[in-house]
Amino acid sequence: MPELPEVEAVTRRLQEAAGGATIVAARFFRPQTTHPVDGETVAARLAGTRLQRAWRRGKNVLLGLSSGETLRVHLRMTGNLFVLPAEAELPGATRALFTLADGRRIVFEDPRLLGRMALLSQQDLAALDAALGPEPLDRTFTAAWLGRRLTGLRRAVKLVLLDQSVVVGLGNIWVAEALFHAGVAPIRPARDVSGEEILGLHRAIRRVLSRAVKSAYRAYSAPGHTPESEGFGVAVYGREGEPCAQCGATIRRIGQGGRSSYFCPRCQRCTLLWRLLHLLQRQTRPRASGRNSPSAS
DNA sequence: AGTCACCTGATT
DNA sequence: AATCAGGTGACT
Repeated sequence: MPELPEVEAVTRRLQEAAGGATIVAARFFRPQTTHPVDGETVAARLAGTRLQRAWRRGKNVLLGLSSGETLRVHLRMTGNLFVLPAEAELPGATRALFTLADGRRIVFEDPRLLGRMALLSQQDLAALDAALGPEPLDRTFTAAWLGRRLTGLRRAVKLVLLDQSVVVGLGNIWVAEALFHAGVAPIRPARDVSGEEILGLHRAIRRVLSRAVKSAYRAYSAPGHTPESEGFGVAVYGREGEPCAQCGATIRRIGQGGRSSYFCPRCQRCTLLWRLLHLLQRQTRPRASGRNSPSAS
């Protein structure tokens, strides 16, 4: 599920439901969840600790334990983390289970098995923090910082914005939305984005994410209605072929970095030159055919 | 610096 | 059968 808004909602919910609770036992059902450490080792270290607080850094859920260690949970594409009442039935894709002293259970659900959990020392935690860029909704994220990180890069601006060392929290949906609201085409080389456009991007990132955070959190407190169900939907993501709400042009989808980018070709202009180059690049590349090609030497 | 593997499940 | 999916680290 998650980009920053969903991770934030999951974290807040966990803090409300289980902050201060004691974990009496833990179980991991798939080796890749805790790889390269085996689940039993992690489970043994969790058992008997108190979950002091849950917080978020980027797309990581962090669980501070009374042992001094921190459990890092990364939900990747399909992970989810929540508390269930004592007798509630477990979802089919339950990958880890923490039993609390009162009998409730923290469930880690993850159909695609891409999510990861790891115990971090204080040092590990500091290293993680240092490797990540600023939080987009904090003061530390400024237009000046964004400008500095875009400077000189030939790489497409969309791909740079997905780099979690530039700014944390953006994923494929909200990066598309932020670029749309800033009127910047995703394939533009980062270094060609003007100072004025950077100001607009900075503002759009903050606006789009703060709105999405509120919406994601509300979706929890009032189950049954999704973010989209009340006008907080997306403008371009997933809307290939539909008319742009702003100008009526047809929303396009292109491939970038192995994933889809959606944009409005009229609201997000880009020089013809770059469009042609991008098109050429993608058509020239032979489709992957199984094995590695021999490298020239 | 860019592609792909990691996985399963939903949709075409 | 093929393609796509809200992510990222490990690879050419």
